[in-house]
Amino acid sequence: MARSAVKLADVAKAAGVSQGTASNVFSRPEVVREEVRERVMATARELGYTGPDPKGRLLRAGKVNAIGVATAEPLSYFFEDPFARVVMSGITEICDAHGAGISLVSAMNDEKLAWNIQSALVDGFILFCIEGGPRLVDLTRERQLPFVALELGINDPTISGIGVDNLAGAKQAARHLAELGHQRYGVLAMPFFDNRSGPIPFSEVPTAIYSDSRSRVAGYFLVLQEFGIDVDAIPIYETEGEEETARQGIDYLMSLDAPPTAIFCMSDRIAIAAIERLQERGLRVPQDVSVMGFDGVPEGAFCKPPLTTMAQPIAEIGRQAVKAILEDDGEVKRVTLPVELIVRESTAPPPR
Amino acid sequence: MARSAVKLADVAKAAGVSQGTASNVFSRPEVVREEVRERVMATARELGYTGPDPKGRLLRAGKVNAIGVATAEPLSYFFEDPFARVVMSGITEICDAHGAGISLVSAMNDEKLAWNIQSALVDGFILFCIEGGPRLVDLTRERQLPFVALELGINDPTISGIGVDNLAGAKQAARHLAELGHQRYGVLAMPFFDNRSGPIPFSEVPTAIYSDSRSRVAGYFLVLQEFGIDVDAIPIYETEGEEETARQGIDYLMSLDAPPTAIFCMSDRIAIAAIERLQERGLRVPQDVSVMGFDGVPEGAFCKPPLTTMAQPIAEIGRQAVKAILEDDGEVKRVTLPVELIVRESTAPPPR
DNA sequence: AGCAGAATTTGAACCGATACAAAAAGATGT
DNA sequence: ACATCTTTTTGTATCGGTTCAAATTCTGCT
Repeated sequence: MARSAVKLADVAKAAGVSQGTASNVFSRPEVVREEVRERVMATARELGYTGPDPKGRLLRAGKVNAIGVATAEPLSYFFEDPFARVVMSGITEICDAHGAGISLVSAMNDEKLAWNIQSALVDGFILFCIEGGPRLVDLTRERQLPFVALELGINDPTISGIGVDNLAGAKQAARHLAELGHQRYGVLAMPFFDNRSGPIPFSEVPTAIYSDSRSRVAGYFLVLQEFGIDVDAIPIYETEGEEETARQGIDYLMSLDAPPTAIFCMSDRIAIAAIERLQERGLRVPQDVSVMGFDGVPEGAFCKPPLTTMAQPIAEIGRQAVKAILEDDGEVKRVTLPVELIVRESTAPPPR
Repeated sequence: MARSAVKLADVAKAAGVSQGTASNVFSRPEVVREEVRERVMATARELGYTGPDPKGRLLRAGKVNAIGVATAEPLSYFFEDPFARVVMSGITEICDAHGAGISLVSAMNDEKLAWNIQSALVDGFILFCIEGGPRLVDLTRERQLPFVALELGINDPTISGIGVDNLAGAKQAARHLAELGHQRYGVLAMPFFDNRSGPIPFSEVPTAIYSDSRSRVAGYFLVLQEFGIDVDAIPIYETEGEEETARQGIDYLMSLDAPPTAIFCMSDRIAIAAIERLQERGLRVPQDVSVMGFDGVPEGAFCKPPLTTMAQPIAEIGRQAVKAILEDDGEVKRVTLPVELIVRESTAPPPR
């Protein structure tokens, strides 16, 4: 910056060559005669010129060689949320392989978010569409760069997106618990709407703005119904996807007249908090209550008891997302990945 | 990109104003007459122009408004290593507050690393100086941008750096174990050199290229000596800072004729792996062997038993680093943060 | 020496904006 | 109507490179 005002043109002049040649010395050394190349290099060294400034190149080249990863959450989300971290691992893997950089984009408020998305120096975006997802998509569309949405709730067929088969996953989860013989269920849901939590009647679920949560409830209930369960009586508690409301959800569910013996949690993070809360309340998992997660984050394997869950191919989601950006051909690309039941120790037949 | 070839100049021409005015419409709307502003905006909308391209602005402005975080490890390091994650939280916190973006920079091989550092679009760098630290510093210095090193090993007084008081920390750790009455110690060290692990004689420690590891050994031994321990007899095992070599270290230490009753681990990550391995070998922590960590990562509080450790103010390291970049005044800025002993349950008096 | 073809080098256009001095237009006062 | 301020608008230089057609210099050969 201030330290070096030397630019390519200065070097060229000092070395007595045209700017074009000087440029070639750095970006295509093989085309310039060795003698000239050495002279230019020497002059550059003398002048303290350390090579072309990427800012200049960028403008001409048009490509930044970096992809933006954006969310409406604070930046720390990427390093703290277990799911996000595994997705990021997948993203970094492909970026590393392509030599592409990663820019993290987020913002505290809407205005800043808009600005940050508008001005991020990237070739494309990967969107973590959680809370505030639709807004994030709109903002990014404005930018007219390739982007792909990680469908952590949203499911808009007009844009590229990577998601999982929520319905199939939820059905499989339900089948597992139903086959264990449970009769009384509860659901600790991911958000259906923004900024709210609490019990929610089944009848309101179809109006949810987050389709993943909707599909999962649908999947659970479809199978449960097949098993002859009265799904209308199953209590659903909407969390905000984090620990605090998950705990409140447990308190709510377990204080009902006929508390559930099996609980569907729509994320492992919720499930782990749920287990903790159940244990605090003196209940044993899985002997008294079975807990089923969703996501398959690494933490699930290490909690006590290890969590039974529907595992998403989380890292693969990240990989596919990067590929969708890097190999963007202007087409809308939609990928649905399978989920897999991982039975560990948080589920068992109902008590008695 | 390909989708919109419309540029500011086109809008200006179409709206019948000068490019200067068009620019003002977007960046300083208050100076242009409302009527004109609306006309330009309308034209822009018609043409599908969504606002100034940051690439152009960048060149003119010189500032990118993003800081680069670089390491010689793969990019996934930022999302997987517990220490790095907490540092990143601190970094993101300040970046969020300043509206600055974050670019992650790394590379598989040296050549790529050099290129990525040369071409990263950032205003400054924060360097995670672990393995390959000195090289990373050299590469970054070339770039002639402000940078600050996180002294995870290196300690070069000519560059800005954020570190902790390793010597004081190590001394305090040693005092804790010595006061519990331990007589036989072992050390599971962070790397002294690149790409090696295994037992290492005390006499070689002073030649280590990573000064943190050196200081810590010095601190341990200084205090132990005060307590009348024969420090020359203390076995030191150099790990590569991860689980595998840490486990091998335990196997080595515990197979000695007089295995230690207390083990200094130079990181919590090593300590946690060590505890696991000890337990696999049928030893109880802390009844049979005491384990002392270093770092204070969150995981330490949740492992069994909870880890006694020397806690660094990890997030603060990140915060200070960003501040050093953002408030760069060309001065070398060196910060040494204190560490704090956190006694949990992995240390106890020696058996018998 | 003369010439075709290959290897280098040049020069200017261009990438997409912002900034700023100077010009033009408008407002105010007498 | 005229001089004096203000407010807007214009034109153009600049940021720091890359690119590419055209010009120049080298080769090897006859």
